[in-house]
Amino acid sequence: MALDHAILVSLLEKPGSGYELARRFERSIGYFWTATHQQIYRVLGRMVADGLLLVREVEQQGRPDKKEYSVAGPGRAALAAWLHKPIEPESLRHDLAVKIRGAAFDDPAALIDEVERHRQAHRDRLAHYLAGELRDFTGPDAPAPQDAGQELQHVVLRGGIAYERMTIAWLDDVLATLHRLEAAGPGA
Amino acid sequence: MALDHAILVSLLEKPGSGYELARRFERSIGYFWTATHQQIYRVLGRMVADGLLLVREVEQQGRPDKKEYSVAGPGRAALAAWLHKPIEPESLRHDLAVKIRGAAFDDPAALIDEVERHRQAHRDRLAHYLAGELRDFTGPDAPAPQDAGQELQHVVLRGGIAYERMTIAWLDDVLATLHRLEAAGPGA
DNA sequence: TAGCTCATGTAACGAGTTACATGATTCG
DNA sequence: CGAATCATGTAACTCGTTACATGAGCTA
Repeated sequence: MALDHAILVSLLEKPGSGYELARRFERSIGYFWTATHQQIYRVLGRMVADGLLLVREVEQQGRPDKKEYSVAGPGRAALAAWLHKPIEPESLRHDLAVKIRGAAFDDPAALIDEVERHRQAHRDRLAHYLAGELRDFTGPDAPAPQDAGQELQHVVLRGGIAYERMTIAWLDDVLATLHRLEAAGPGA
Repeated sequence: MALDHAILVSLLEKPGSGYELARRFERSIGYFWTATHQQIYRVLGRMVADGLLLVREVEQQGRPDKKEYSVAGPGRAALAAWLHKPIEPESLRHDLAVKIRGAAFDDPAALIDEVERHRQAHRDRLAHYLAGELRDFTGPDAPAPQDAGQELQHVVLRGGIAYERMTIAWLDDVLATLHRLEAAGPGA
């Protein structure tokens, strides 16, 4: 049920509409949590009904009207309660690793293209994170005196960067292994 | 629907009962996919009904009888089809990162214990993986002439090891950040 | 006028979690 | 005698994904 909490954090950082939240889940919050707009609208409705969020109709010019959500007192309390409750360290969920092990029962070399595609996707994501870091934290135009929120956002982003770097290095290892198996011949 | 495929891979590596599969999902397969016994029994039932798996009743002495599952022809074909179909690179799902960003709206120092607990859990997991690597791949008793299956299992394990190392280093970074914020005082 | 962005939703289904439930054997 | 291991399941619920659905304005 961490989507609720991710939404609370995002709305505390800045109130916004369901649509805007969906976009944030493709960007900053999306570094560590994903959600589609369908899911978000459903959860927003429930959280308003439960009194965790407030809604405000905002009329706009040249665009459809929107509903702006913000965190109500009980929402803030719910987040605080969750922050003080220990959670279990999660484990990985990695489809590609299943494929790699499965390749032993098929043609390992056939996986090379797929792994290269994934590596490229991770390279792109890394470039995107690094650009964001430069823009928001380490560049010349970044706000110099960092408050706690900034520091915490930055350390989370560094986690995303470390994850992408590690993944790219591992995929290089996977590719080297697949090439070695290919060279050894199908049957060795 | 990767649980189906993880089960196919595991049963191709070695046939076994639902109970045994559940244990493997706490160990080797669990490096990159988790599942509880409830989920496993449900999926096994469906896969047998769909003709992907075969079951055999095995009588045992001193223990309850068990059902041994193995992969049928169509199961192998289903795995091959999945292997040849591209999948999208996944993104992270990391509760702890949500908490870290949320800490800006509570007391960041209160998170220190929690983060240390997580770091210890990842240290334990890393030690466990390294022991497995020594036993099965790099130690003196490991099988010397590695076949494709062995090589692929090893590269996946190396991925798990790299992930744990990266995570531990990142959590150190997080802890340093939290300590810095604590020293700067609650309000800075 | 065709496609993109902004904006909000419903419905159906599949996947994952939590709680409940049973029962034999082995080891201390 | 109690706890752990081996062994199998059901039921209820929540979460996540996919498909469907609408409509205004702006831009090439």
